[in-house]
Amino acid sequence: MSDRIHITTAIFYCNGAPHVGSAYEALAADVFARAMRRRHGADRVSFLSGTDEHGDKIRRAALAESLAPKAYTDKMSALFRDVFAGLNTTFDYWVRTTDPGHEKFVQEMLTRTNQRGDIYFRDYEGLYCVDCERFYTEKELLPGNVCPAHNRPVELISEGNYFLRIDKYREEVREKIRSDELCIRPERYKNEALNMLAEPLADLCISRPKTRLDWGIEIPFDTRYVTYVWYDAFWAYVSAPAARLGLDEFMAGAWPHTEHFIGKDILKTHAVYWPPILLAAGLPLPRHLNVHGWLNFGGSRMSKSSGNVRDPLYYETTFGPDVLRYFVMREVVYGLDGDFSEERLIERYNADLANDLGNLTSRVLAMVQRYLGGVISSAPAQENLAAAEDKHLYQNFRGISGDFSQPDALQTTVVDLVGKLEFKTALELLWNLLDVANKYVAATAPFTLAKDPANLPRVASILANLVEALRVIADMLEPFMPVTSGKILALLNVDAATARQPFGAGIKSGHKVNPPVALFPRIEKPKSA
RNA sequence: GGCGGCGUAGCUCAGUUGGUUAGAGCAUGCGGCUCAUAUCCGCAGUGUCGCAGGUUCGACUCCUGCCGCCGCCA
Repeated sequence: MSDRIHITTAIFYCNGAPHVGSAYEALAADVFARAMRRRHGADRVSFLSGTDEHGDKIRRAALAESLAPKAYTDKMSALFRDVFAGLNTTFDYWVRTTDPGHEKFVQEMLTRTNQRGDIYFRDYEGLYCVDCERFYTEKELLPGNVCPAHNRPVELISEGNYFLRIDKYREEVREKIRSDELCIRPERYKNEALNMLAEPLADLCISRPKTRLDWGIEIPFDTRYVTYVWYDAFWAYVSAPAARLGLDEFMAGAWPHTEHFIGKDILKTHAVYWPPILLAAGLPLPRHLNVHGWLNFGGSRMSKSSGNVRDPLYYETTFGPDVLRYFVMREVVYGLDGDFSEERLIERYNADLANDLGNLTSRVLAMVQRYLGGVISSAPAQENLAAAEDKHLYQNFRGISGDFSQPDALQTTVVDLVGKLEFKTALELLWNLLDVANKYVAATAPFTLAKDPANLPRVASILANLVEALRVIADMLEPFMPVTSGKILALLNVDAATARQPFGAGIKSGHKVNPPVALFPRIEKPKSA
């Protein structure tokens, strides 16, 4: 099944509550997953997320709350899962790195890699930052041997550890990235990754002695050690599907078509370390690293310390479902940093959701009720209808780029844009169609025609066209705004099969629709100016 | 220090291989409609396209230098 596809978010390190930045990644991946289900079929897409629960930072976060590590991560993992569920993400797998199945899988990979010969043991002395959970060279440190990331002194530690050969695979990985066999996008991050691979790399220390850290997965061939948290977490992308399908089948099927969604802060781990980890285990590489930027909050980086983080569900409960989703997909260019603010979100809400999408739905359904008693007594337009307005509407909804030979060209275009991570462009295209529909109302003025009963057939055909237009928009909106899409389709009273039809092939004469409801009530600006 | 990116209307940004009066949305002003969530439609704008040179018949688009902001690597 070569067209199977595996989609992942990063495995979230759950030493703090999820924020809008984590939500952004999950939402982008979810929009992508939903679009890919449309292209390939739901049973050919798997979508995976989960929590990374080992390591010293977790152990200490648990300690701070007087909890055992596992009790702490039980709580945190559930919190992440519930927040993402509240955002209507559609994960097929929710992996926890403390799942017994995952731990067993990581041990299998360690054994396998060790047998293949790319793990070795040596004594190591180095300067270690507990916050980073990594060793530093003196050149990397600030004066006084201070960690540049945490601004605190590092410790000199001497111990034996297991290492994975990384540099051995450097040229191979570099070539795969250069040739786009492992495609990193947007391209600027590909260049950065190639840059990182240009110089010799130190091998990766993959163990921690239990004497220093016991909150981890035990190394099967030396029980005095646990694995380093990164090595453990990467395998979360693989362990659950491998358990369900069998490793060989998963590797032969979906895995080479994996789409990783990651933040730019973990590009290096995914471009430099993850590929050798796979290659050393004799496994193929994923297809894409889809790297996104950061979401800034009112100009400054979102962070717990600056106090500008909010629970993502706050936006869900305050503004309604899909609003946060719409905002981040419409406003942020994937790959670049984006600016998030509640003011901006309200602007978008009023301009795009209330005035355009909500109001068009409302006015069309109101007219159907008032003039037709709720029943569409006509069929929507076809290409060769005489009225210029009808033809224009038809062409816009059916013939993107003037290609009328493909009835679902519009659908394909939207899905393709999502496939290229052009979420914003896809939404702009849909909003352009809302514009076309509003202009159609102005040009045909059914509310004026309706004053004369003799015009009723024409009024009916105009409204049939508009209901059809709404139907097509609602359907294509589904990956971006699943709840709203469902609401509009319910108002239009169309079933799932009808919803997917190209323009002109959906609503039939005699179809009954429901009265309007305000989908997105306008938000009045606060008095303070 | 090395590599790379960015700087376009009040705001957020588009501008494909250089080609006619530089675009969109939001915000602003004026006009129109009234089915609709005071929504919708039309019109009007404003820009030394960071600065200075260069290549060219012609550059926002290519080259050089400078200023400012940023990312990655060291």
